Amino acid sequence: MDNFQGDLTDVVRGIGSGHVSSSTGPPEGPSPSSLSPPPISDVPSIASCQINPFGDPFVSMTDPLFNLTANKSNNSFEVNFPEVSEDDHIKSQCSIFPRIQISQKNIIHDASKCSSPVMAVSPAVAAASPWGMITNSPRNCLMVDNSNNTSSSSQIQISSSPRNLGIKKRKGQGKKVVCIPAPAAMNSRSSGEVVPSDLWAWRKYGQKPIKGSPYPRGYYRCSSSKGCPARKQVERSRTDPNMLVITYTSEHNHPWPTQRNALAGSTRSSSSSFSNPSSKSSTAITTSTASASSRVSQNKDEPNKSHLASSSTPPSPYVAAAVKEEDVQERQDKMEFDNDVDDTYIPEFQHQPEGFFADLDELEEDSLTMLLSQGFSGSGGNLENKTTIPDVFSDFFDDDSSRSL
DNA sequence: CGACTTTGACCCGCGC
DNA sequence: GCGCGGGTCAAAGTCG
Repeated sequence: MDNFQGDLTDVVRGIGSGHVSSSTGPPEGPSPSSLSPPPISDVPSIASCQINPFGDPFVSMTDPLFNLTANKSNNSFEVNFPEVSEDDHIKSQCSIFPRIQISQKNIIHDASKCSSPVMAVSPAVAAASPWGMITNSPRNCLMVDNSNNTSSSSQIQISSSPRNLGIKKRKGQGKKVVCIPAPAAMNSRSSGEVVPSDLWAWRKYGQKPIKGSPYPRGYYRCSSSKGCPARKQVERSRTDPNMLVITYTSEHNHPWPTQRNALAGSTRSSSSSFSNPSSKSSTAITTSTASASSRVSQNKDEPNKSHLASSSTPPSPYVAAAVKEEDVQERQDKMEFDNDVDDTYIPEFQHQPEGFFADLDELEEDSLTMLLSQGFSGSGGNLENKTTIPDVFSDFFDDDSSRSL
């Protein structure tokens, strides 16, 4: 059990909730242009969208004809999104939460069921993070919206602290549920240690055993910025311990923590975690994250590389994320499903080893752009030859232990 | 010294 | 109205 806790911690560090332009909505705060994904002029649907409230700018990017199938043999994937209605497509775009509601019905309804090597994703998520589609793990999966309730997509309550804000908690609270492979499963580091990371610093503030689940749930809040309401809950899937279910609640109300001071304290356990996998569970990730993000600026000619810091494009070298969005109040009273949430998808990031960002720099300028503009254009082609991402990941998996700070 | 994790206690929403 | 269970708080301890 303790082992799992450690894993959860690691994962939390590794799974970025992404970037938030503004908790109050896209029109405010940093200009959309500064926060939106890298310019992809060839992909109007992408370019026209913005960042998802839970941090992933790509979530807003949609492509209606998108279906993604992992191709493990060559680390590639196929894209092909059938049967997405115009309505869905429209709803998927731009508005903060609505876009998450794109429906690819009933592919996976429960995060706990994530176990399929085939990743069927919603258009939004598919477009959301091309990196996220790449995986070496058969357990990676993405969940799709199992709701056909397109009219209930637009509102999610963001309440970081129900107790303080007086907002009803639990039901009606906006959430995104991400299903990812457990660290051990998704990364075969020699040490067994997994070092997922993201640009956010998460601080654990609680852990509770969950009834019906042998695994505890960890509670994390964003420590990148004081007062940031962003929260995460991390737990193992009860049906598949190799899968982790991360629930995001609320948005970040601050830009990416691209500076070290924004990640104060994040360096704490990185070294020990790297060197001693069995050490006390802690945040091995944050340091790498901080370093990575800092390094990006440092290594590049342009500090705060626009596509990273400004575009708020979360590097997602490795993803298998399934996201659910809960909007209980807006939903039908009861779904046929046992959980009353909308399954949607947001890419998450589990590995951001050093150098990844550097890789991203390149990717985003060429391969990634191609990926987005070509692979996501709806042709449903095989992307294996359209991107260098697989190579990038191969580097991660093969050499992530070489990372150092 | 500051930030983090751990963990028991408390608060409160929800179901019966 | 009551009890259960989930979510958060906050003190204590740890670590760099």
